[in-house]
Amino acid sequence: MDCLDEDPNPNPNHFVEKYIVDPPPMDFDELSNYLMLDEYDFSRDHQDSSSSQSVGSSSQNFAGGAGSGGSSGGAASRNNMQVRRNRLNKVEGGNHRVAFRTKSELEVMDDGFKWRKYGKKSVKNSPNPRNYYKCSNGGCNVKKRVERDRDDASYVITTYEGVHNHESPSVVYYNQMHADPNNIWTLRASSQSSASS
DNA sequence: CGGCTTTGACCTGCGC
DNA sequence: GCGCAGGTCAAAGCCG
Repeated sequence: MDCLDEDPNPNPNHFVEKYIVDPPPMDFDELSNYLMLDEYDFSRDHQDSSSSQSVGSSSQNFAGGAGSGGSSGGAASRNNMQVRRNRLNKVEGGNHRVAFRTKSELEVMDDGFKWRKYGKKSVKNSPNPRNYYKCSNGGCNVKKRVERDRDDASYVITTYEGVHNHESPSVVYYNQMHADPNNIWTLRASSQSSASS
């Protein structure tokens, strides 16, 4: 149940993979700038984005996108930001939130879990719709929002809410990678090929 | 046939 | 109290 309470995405290789595939190579330290772990302060989001909308695709600006793709719209967006924060605090009770921005042509990245789309919504001040997904595993209440960065559509902003109460199928792969490092690329390649379909 | 996506409607919460 | 915007639901359609 709480086997995955550190991170809803126990197989970070998939994300690293995305960074390797699309953008110029970067260190993992730099990659970590894109990770917003646990209780990300959404109030900073609106401050950042409203004061520097044109920052573009910097990692700092990622915060603006992560909180809400359409967050840079001033009073209205601040309003909604507060709404979400309140609702999250009430409903989620402080569940883990993880947001990251990835440069990818694919909106839906294969993070090893199976997601079912349950909603799509156009957001204010953003030309790109936001997609809502739930973990299709029975009993797992993790949700994920996916949207394209309003400043740079080549970036995908993914926000996870909650913690999976089950293991990802990809954990098997991950374990196998450790067990047999010689096969890591083969395994990743096969995983990626199935993900990109 | 089962699972997933799509899409419109509805609900909720906040600012004015 | 009203309007706005985000988030969720549920029915219908599609696909493997």
